[in-house]
Amino acid sequence: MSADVMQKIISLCKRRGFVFQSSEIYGGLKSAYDYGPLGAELKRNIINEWWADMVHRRENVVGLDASIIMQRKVWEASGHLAGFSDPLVDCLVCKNRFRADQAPKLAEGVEAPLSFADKGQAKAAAELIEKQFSLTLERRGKDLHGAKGSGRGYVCPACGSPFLSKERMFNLMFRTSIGATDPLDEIAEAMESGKFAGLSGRELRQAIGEINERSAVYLRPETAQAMFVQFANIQQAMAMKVPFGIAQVGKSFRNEITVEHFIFRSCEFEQMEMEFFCEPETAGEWLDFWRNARMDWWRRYANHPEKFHFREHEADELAHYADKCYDIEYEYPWGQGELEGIANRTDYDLKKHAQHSGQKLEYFDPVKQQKFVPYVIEPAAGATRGLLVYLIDAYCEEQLTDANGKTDTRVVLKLHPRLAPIKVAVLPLVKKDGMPELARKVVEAFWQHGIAARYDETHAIGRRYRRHDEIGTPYCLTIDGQTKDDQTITIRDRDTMEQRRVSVESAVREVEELLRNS
RNA sequence: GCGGGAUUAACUCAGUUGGUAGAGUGUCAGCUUCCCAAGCUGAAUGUCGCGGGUUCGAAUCCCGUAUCCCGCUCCA
Repeated sequence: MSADVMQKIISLCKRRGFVFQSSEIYGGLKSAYDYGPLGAELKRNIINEWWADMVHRRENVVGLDASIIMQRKVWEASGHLAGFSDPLVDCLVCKNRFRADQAPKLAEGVEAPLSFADKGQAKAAAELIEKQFSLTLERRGKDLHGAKGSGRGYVCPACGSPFLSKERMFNLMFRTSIGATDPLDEIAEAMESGKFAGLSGRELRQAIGEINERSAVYLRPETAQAMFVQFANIQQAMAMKVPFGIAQVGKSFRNEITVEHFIFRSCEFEQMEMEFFCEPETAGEWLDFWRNARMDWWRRYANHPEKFHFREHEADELAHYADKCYDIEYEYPWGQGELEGIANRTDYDLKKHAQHSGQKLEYFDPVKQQKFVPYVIEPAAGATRGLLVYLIDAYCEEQLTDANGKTDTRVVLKLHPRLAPIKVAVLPLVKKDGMPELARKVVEAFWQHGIAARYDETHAIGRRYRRHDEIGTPYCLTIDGQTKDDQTITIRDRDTMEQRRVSVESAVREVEELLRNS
């Protein structure tokens, strides 16, 4: 697939009402997107299919719809508050950004190991250092000598330079404040009364931070925590027996350093997550079970199931809570990337929350007569990423040749029928001879059955077919001259463009059948 | 966050050395049309991303800024 397919999909998304840039008339907002009429349907269909598969079809999984704003202690316990505020530093020479606590150590005054990929870069770096820091370094091939480690105690992990920006905190969680009073008022009062007088910059920041933190709340960076926090309530209310799962769909928020690839990585996104609580000894089996179940699910709706892959996390990339993790990755136009992660979170989260809350988060096995803290297997999928994946998977340009030998390109979204925003287009072949009236009756029957259907009488029939191909409508029903004689209409398949006649009376049933069996 | 590119109608894009904006597609109305886009007639739609500056005059030159794309970087 060519790289400009993304451009075409982005364009189609806007033109046909799948995805718009947020706040577009005001110049947009970085990484925020609105799902238009068709996008809203597509996203909802994906989520509904997920929910049906994860919750409705399983005896041992139940749902939850939790608050996005949670007590800050939740994030202290989960480790997000600490982990989301690591000091980051930019290298002023090679522009690399890195975490200060993970950088190579170098004592003050010790020779800095400046080294670059090639001589050219070394030369450019030497010139930059001379210009900006008035320091002439000795250049030997791709290495530079003469720079000394600073009081910082570490150097750039990429080029070894000690020329670094200030450490800056990047809070990856969105912070806001709860309560009718603005913490800024309290800060202003404190400053006015001279309470902050004589504080250093660092102390001042801390003092202000303390006031701010009193009313601070955070938007969840993952939906998972609520399922751990409500573990005991749900287990008791529903009398669940381990193993069992809690599923949730909802928005999460992260101040991503870099947003990229349209809706792929954005600050506000939607997740479909399930926490599956099991006996520790069985965690390995359940991890295998769920990663296979999830892969099957993704492939079920795909035209190109071979583009979905497993990738096991290396030990050094595992999250702090995870023991083992498989990503389901997809071959996006820009390369392979994450779509879902299936992790063994062990008993990390329940134990942390038990510890921080002082509550017992255990399970009592009535048969074995013993208490234990369950292990958790977590399949965490991106719903909005899923939407993007299925759009890319479905996007197709076909070369057609008509009766006169003229070639023509057909753009078609081969969305799985149950994912398609509109299931049926009802079209009078021409706008006369009572066809529109008949067509209206047909489309209303679909609406009464709750099937998303559109009536369209504009332009030539071929154009209407193409328009619906482009938004992925799987079935077009056409009322023609024969309809009023024998009460039959044609049903056209989006992918094959083949038509067959069905009776008007059975049209809804036919489509319902097709949707069920697709 | 860095580097590069871009931003002109709903979409894709023209726009000359600076002189008050065009095309195709799409949309809408009507005609025509009995089955796979681009038949006929007509119509609507532009703060040229936004804000400054230079100039008699800026879509065009300069500065800033926002957003998008690509690459790096980053990414629990």
